[in-house]
Amino acid sequence: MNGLSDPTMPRPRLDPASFQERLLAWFDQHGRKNLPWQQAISPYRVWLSETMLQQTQVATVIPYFQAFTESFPTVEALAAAPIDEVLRHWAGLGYYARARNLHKAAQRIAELGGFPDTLEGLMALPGIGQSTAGAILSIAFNNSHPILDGNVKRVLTRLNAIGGWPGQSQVSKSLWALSAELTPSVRAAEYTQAIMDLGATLCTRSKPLCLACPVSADCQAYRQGNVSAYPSRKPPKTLPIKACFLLLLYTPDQRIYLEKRPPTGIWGGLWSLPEFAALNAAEDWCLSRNLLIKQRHSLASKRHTFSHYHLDYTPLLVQIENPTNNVMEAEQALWYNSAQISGLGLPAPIKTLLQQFNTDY
DNA sequence: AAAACGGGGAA
DNA sequence: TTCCCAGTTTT
Repeated sequence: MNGLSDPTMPRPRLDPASFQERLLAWFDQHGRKNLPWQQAISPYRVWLSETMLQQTQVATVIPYFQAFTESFPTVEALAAAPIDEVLRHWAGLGYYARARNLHKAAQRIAELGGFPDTLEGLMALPGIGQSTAGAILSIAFNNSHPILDGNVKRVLTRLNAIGGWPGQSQVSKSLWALSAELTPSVRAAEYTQAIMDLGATLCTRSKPLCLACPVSADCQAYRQGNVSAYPSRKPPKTLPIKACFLLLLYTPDQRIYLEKRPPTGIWGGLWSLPEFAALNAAEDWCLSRNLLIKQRHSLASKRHTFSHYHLDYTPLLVQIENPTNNVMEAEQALWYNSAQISGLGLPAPIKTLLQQFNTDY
């Protein structure tokens, strides 16, 4: 036990002034200060770089930023440019709605006669939310405003061992509160750059360099030896539900109609029951084959869960009079003796269904 | 193969 | 309010 991970150790109170001091001292010594958007700092250049960096790594952004600012050196130039020209400069960065927002916002800023210098004014522009607005205000205007981009979320969830997915509103709320608490009123611009830098270069998603971190003494996740647990992952989204009818066609002598599934996709190449999206599609299928239906009823629906969706299937039991071979379709279908189902490659839920059918009928 | 990224807009 | 999405890169 190295003491660092002893959960019974009392938590030292996080002191914002001390945190800021160590972070800024680290930034002074190790921070990145030569990135293109850190030169000739202006609201326009900060806004543009923040927008580009939302989705892309620094190294990728640099040439785009340079080409973009060369063609559109000011927000007025951007506003005056045709949208096609703007999109052409964005090509390859993805999220093209952002280029359109950028252009739209530039036109509004031009109409206003300059950049808004308030949170509300900035957030009223398309494509600028609270975090981007905070970055512009702190970096370009040196006003004290918190930000909460992906890097800062990672730093702060680790710092206070804040569990739960940051996209959750309650978690996001505590992160904003912590970000605000830690943002100093002096050196706001440098602080904002510093905490983003820390997240980008030391407090990385994987293999964080905690031994080089200036604030590891404040870091609850580090003390717990649990840094990689933060931030919590986005919960897997609820799976979509697909529904179908499975036709269990059987003869008086207990033979069952099976079809070979196409080689790719779900249950590729396995033998299974004919599958229909709708009841009348199943009926049509029987009618078109001139099957004489002796009796029919459906069983209760069941659910089978795949990695990416739920399949709710309703078995349709249809007994036919004539065990003909006119439903045979080359090598793709067969009548199978229901007492010997184990010899074929059957999907698990189909196998279960057939076993149940065997027992009950 | 899956997660991450910040904001907009649909539900 | 909450949920879902966009495109590309990284893991």
